[in-house]
Amino acid sequence: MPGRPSAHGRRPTERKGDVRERAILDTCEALLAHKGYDAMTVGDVAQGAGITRGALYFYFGSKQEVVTALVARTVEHLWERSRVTAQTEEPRPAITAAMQRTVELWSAHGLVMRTAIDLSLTVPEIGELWNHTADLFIVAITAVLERAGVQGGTAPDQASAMARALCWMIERTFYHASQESREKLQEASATCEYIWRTSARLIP
Amino acid sequence: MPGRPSAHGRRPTERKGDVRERAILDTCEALLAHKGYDAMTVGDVAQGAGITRGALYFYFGSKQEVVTALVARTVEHLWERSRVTAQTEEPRPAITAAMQRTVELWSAHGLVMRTAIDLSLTVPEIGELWNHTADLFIVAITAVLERAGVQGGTAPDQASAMARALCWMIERTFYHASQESREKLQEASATCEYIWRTSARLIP
DNA sequence: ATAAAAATCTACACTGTGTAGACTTTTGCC
DNA sequence: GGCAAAAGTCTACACAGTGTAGATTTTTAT
Repeated sequence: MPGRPSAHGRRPTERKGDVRERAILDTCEALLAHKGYDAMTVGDVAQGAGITRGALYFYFGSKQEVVTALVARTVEHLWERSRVTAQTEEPRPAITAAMQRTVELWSAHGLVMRTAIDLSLTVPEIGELWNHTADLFIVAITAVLERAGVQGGTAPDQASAMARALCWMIERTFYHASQESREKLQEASATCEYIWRTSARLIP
Repeated sequence: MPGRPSAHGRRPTERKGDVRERAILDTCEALLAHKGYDAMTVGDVAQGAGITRGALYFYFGSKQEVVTALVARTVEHLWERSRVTAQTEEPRPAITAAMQRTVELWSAHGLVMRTAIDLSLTVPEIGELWNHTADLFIVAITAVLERAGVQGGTAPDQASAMARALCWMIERTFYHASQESREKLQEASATCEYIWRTSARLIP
């Protein structure tokens, strides 16, 4: 969306605009934290980034585009992490590891993740981004369930459907917990892990 | 919030305003369905209800108040239902009954429930309303879990915490399913029921 | 029939968004 | 070093939506 190709591939010189773009996104994140999406105005973001509204519109076409870019930045980060964390483990420790990673993700990026969820319907692009992210999780959960002996398939008591429900459980539970504190997040994690394990029949 | 005491206690005559207020809420619900909250303007609602913007502000102080009233109206309905559906049953059929009731609720009121969830953060009053509703569900789920032999308490593997996570699972799963179709809702229900049962150790 | 209450309207002030066009700075090249 | 193009920035404006004020009409109750 920016008016110029975003410098990703290690450009020789870093354009002034790249710095500004980052400043805009950072400011947006900060404002989101203590004003919320609705209360935050484009003017606020511009001011925080040290430019005027007019200048901001050179980088992003709208308020929604700014937030979409912020979500994209964060979510790319999640994708990398999930690519790294491999899947060659036994079910039980795999579940524990996955939940631990989830706690870390929500600790670090809870605000943006909550924003992404909130805007998923109203901003289609963000909806896409978040759906894709959720799908990654669902696939991962499905794999663990199958390795634990749950039958693969889409019937209500088979891996795929269960994974989807478990994913939403984790999303929503962490969504709420991350608004409170790190401790709540840890408790939420323990509960979700327990239910995930019983669903995989690993609590005999 | 209306400019006059809302006629609840079977007034002898029904004020013209009561009809209008209902018309406003009905219009709001209809518009929410095919425009969404953001795109829907106060002018649209007024027009749909057959009055001007100015007149609408006689009934409600803001767009948010209109939607809050709509949520309140719907949610009161849920509360009645949940009060009626008693709790004197064995765990297994109780779970089935609860899920069936949940399907009905989401079939009938999915749109408003989704709206309530979406606006929970930005509109504190709606947040209150929805929290209260969720608490009713959590208490009910807790009761069922305990009757199924799950230890009461707030530790991660005890009834209270589990009930909360299961509630969020159901909320989020139905939230998504209700955007698609009745069939999806039914499938979602079956999956949630299965996970709820395994969590209660009722799948030997 | 009439006065108070309820309901409605028009007009306005304000805030926030997004756009237009002029102006300034930076960059790459001869 | 000088200079054109690209990149970045600004001010000013047009527009849409919200909420308010006050005048005016309709309903209701006596």
